Amino acid sequence: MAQQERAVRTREAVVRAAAEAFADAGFLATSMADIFARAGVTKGALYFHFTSKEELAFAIIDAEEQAAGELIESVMSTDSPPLQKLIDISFRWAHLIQSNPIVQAGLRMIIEQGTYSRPMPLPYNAWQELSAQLLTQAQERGELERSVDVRSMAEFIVSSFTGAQIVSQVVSGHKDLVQRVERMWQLLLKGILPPGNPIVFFPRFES
Amino acid sequence: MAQQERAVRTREAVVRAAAEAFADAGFLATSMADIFARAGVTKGALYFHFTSKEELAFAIIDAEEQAAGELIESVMSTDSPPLQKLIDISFRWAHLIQSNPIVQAGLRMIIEQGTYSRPMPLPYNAWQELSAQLLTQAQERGELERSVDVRSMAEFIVSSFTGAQIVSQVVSGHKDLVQRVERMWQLLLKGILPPGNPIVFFPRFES
DNA sequence: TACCAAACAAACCTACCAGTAGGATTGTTT
DNA sequence: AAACAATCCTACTGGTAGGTTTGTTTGGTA
Repeated sequence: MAQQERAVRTREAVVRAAAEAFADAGFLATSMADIFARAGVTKGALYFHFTSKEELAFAIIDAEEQAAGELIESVMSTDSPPLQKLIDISFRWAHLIQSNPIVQAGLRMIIEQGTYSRPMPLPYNAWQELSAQLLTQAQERGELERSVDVRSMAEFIVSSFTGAQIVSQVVSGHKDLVQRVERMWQLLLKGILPPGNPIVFFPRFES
Repeated sequence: MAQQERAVRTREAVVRAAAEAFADAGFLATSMADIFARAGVTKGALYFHFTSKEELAFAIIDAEEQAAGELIESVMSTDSPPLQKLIDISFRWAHLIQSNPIVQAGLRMIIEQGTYSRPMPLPYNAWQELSAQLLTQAQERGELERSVDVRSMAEFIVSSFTGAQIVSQVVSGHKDLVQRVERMWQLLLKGILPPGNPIVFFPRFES
């Protein structure tokens, strides 16, 4: 087990370079030469760590999922009310999308179907389940209108967020994503908070 | 000079085949060989009509925009109330997305940045303007709550629809798109219709 | 010192792919 | 039917990409 630290560094440099390239241009428009040049690593070193371009793609997806998992765990371990948790998660996720090329690349690759030999794991169900769970808790605590159908609402939240992310990516490279998420919640909450709304905060993030 | 029928048929077969392929696999993952094989046409015939793969892509985008324009014009020339027009447009557009490979391909290519040498024209602004216009009319007629900010709402509608389209594409190949749009409106309208809501219909389409 | 994971380097292979060239065919016009 | 333009066909070209191979070098570890 010699020399692990250096190996970890190069591995991460490769993943990061690949993520940046994939986020910019997509998987297919990126060549391996682009990647190892950007990483400042030789072809041999790259192929020592990843035996194919696709393996690199899936490694990025893994890293993205792990980042999402950590974010969720971090918010879920607070004692905020459920609706506030959901909102916090969405804002922190938006912020991560803005700042983290691995997350950006992951999101882009997920919607590039017909490109990979194995199917990409789709995150929408997991997000929807999480949302539904938090909405149910909110409803039980009277912090969400009774009439709201939790499953429909969860689906809508996930798809609205996805829409904000896609449109923001295409028109501004994710620059206005947090703003879009903020407006999303303003309009979404109008219809679903009970009379005498509990106060909900929209967190702010500095990069 | 006379343009021959055969040529028109060939051209359309090529555009259709390309659209189907691009919709399935994306622009880069599709080879010209895929396209002319699918179209039942030889390479030479294809290159007689389109001098490059990219030209084919832009021809598809043009066709998509034209389809959208016709749809809009058709709904706008009715005498439905403005909010109903907006809803009708969204449902008919959803239906077209489900059934028309040219529209599917167009939507997919729009989000494939860094892939084409010229930038693709982005439709989001136009959709947003149209929505804002109809929402303003609705508000003037008292068919939309005063407190609603029309521009934010228009932005949100466009991005929610886009989200529904993307998620539906990825998880079901657009099969459940109309359902998603229906649920989108149910939840969206909750917060913005004035007390004593005017009735709004969700149209149905058979394929 | 011997060893071994990790990295470098460069040549090489194979497959594929967008695009071209020039000839053949078809339809229209005179 | 001759002439001509529009359309189509087949074979070929140049280039690139992913991945392999072979051999060498580095530097921490036992």
